Amino acid sequence: MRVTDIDLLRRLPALAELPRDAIDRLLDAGMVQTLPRGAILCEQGQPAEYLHIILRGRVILLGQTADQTETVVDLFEAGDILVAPAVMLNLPYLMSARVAIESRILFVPAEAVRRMLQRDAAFSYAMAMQLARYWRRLVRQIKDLKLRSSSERLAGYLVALAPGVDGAATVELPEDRKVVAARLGMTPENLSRAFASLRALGVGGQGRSVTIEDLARLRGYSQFDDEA
Amino acid sequence: MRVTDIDLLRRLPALAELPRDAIDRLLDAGMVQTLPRGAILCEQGQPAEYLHIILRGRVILLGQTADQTETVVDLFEAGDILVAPAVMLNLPYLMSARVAIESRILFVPAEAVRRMLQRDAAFSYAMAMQLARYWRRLVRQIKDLKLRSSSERLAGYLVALAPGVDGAATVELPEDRKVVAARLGMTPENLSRAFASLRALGVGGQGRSVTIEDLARLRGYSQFDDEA
DNA sequence: CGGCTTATTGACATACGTCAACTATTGTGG
DNA sequence: CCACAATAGTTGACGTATGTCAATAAGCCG
Repeated sequence: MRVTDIDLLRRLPALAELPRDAIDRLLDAGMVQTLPRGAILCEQGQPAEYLHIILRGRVILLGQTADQTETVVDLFEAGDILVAPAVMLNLPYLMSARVAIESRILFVPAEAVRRMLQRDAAFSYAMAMQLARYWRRLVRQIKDLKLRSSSERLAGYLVALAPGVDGAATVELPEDRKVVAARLGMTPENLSRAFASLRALGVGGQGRSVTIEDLARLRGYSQFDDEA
Repeated sequence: MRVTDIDLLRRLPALAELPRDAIDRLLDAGMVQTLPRGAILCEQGQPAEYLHIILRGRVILLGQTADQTETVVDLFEAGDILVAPAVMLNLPYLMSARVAIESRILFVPAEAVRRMLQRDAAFSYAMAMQLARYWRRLVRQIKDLKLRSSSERLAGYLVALAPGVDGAATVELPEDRKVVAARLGMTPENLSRAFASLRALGVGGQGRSVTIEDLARLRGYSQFDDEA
């Protein structure tokens, strides 16, 4: 446990509302580790042992079928809280989590999380708010999958990555195209074709760097209606 | 506000942990209405005004695109809490909600909900737990959409509706096939074909009533791995 | 430089959507 | 209670988006 970890934790938006002593208790109960790319934080189907909070880095949330096909449900970054529901409900993990780039992770034992939730009002409030934000992310993804084509999903994803509202922009994909394709619910081949079809709308670039000529135009194509 | 409403509210699993006075405050702050099939509780894109709690009945959560295509994100029943995240975060609704069968609904003004969340530890705890359950529902649906075929999704849906674990069963679809199809992310025509393909696995019936010869067999086909 | 993974492209297969016709089912008013 | 309309569901023919497989090209790293 290092002083910088406390600072990292305090600066996370998800925990910004938490009073200092709640943060201290979290850190006391848990342990912080720096893990390399590829490390597995938890595995789908296993009983929930730890809550994970990302202090720095990025983690991929994976869903798998019985025959080992896997998909990316979401990409989580610094400030995100992983697999809280499994821990809270004391149920098996619904997803696996794999470290994408070297990351600093706080592990909090499940029992301690459940205790804090019951006893610490600020903690359960912060958790409820954070779960509310995640709910919206998941609902958006479901609407995406059911209502939009794969190129529209890509367009929407790029728009969401870009900082501004209109004009030109350059965005960096957080992961390689295989992972992005899975996150968007398509194959890498199809992602390539989606990129190709967006060229007509002024989307270019190569590798992880993507250039967008006109964000407003792309947003229009993507059916982006309800961002908030 | 009737005595029976208080009873209804107390018996909801989502609020079972709430102490009596928190329930009283919820009812004091809100109003209860019985609404007919077709009533709209909230509309996607509108600012969040009320939290809705279903005391009795069923509500369909709909997502829409700009061109009015719509899909069913989920079906909520007695005990479910609607659109809490929009209310909590004071953001526009991501979905619309339409009453499916005559329902008794508690409306709680958004401001009152946010106040209670901050002041009442039991309420924020109950809300966090309920959001944790919803998170898992949504994650399951995303995994379904990304990893399984439409017939597999139907098989899994039927298995989840059935009470037992193996043997024969008869289940009632909660809504007509158009709605079920949208919930499962397919067209009604394709749902028909999915039912037809499941006939080989012992799935029969007509209308809303579906008969299953062997739940274990259907579960095997559906790739049902991680239910909990 | 050579061997790896990753990305693209093409040819092809297939699941699913679309459209249209037909059939069942439900509801309603006489 | 029937007749009829309206709605819901099924089936077939067909189109299309997306997945699959294979070959090639392009980065990346030792």
